[in-house]
Amino acid sequence: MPVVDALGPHQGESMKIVSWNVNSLKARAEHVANFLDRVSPTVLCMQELKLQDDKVPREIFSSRGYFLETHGQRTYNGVAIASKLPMTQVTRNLPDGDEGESRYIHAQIDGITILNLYCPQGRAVDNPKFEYKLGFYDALQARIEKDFSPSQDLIITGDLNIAPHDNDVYDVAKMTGVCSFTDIEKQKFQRLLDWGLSDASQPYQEPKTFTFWDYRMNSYPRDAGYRIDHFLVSDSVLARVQGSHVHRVERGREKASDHAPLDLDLGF
DNA sequence: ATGACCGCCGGGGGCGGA
Repeated sequence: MPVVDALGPHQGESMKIVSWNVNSLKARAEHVANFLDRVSPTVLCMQELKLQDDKVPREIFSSRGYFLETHGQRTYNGVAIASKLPMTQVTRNLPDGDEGESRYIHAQIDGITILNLYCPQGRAVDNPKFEYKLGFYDALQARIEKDFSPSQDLIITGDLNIAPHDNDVYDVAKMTGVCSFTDIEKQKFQRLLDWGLSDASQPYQEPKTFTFWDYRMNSYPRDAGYRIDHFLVSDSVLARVQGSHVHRVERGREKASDHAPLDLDLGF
C-alpha cells in the first residue's frame, strides 16, 4: 500500500494514462471495454463521444472499477475521463473558445491536473472553422496562464488536431500549408510548450509514428497518417515519464476508430 | 490519391471529420 501522507493516499503512484479519440463511444463501446480489460489504464481520456451525457454507456466503466466524468454532446464532439482513482475539481467547457461545443474537460487525479481536449479540426485555412480553431487555442492558452502554472503537475492531452513537425505527417509536400500542418497552428502548439510544457510522447516514438489514419484512400494499410494526438506535460510530470506508445492494433480492428489510443506511462 | 470511408440523424442523403 502507498504511504498516506499530506498529499493524499495515491500521490505519486505509477499510472498509465491513455488518450483515445473513439469516434462515437456508442459505435466503439465493445472496443473500449475490451481495451480496458486488455490494457487496464489508470486513466482513459476519450474524445468524440458523439453522445449526450444520459446516453453514455456508463456500465462499461463502472463495472470495471472506473469513475467516469463526461461532457457529452449529441452527434458531434463530446469528451470524457474515466479513472480508477478519484477525480476532483472537474471542470467542463472553455467559455471563450468552444462556442458551446463539448470539447473541454479537466480533472485533478492523484495530484495531476489533466486537461482532456478535442480541439477543433479547422477544415481549411479559408474556412471559418479555421479561425474557430485558432481561437480555441488562444482561449486554451489564456486558461492555463490564468488558472495553472508550469510548476504544478499538469497534463494537456487529447486530439489536438495539430501535427507539429515534419515527422508527424506521412507526406510533408502534400501537407504543406494544409490545415493541421500550417505555420500558424504550429505556432499555437509551440506557444503551449514555451509556456512550460514538453511533448512527452515524441522522444519515445520513431519518426513517422502516427495516431490518426483517415478512413478513406486506404490510409491505414499504407500508413498514410498524422500524429495529432499528444501529451503535453509540465516538468514535474516529465520527470516521471517512462514511455509513450501508440496502440496501433486498435486501428487495425474491424469497426475501428480512425484514431489509435496513445498512452503515457508515469513512474513513481 | 482528397474522389472512393465512417458515423451521425433519420428514414433519404447531407454533414462533419482531418
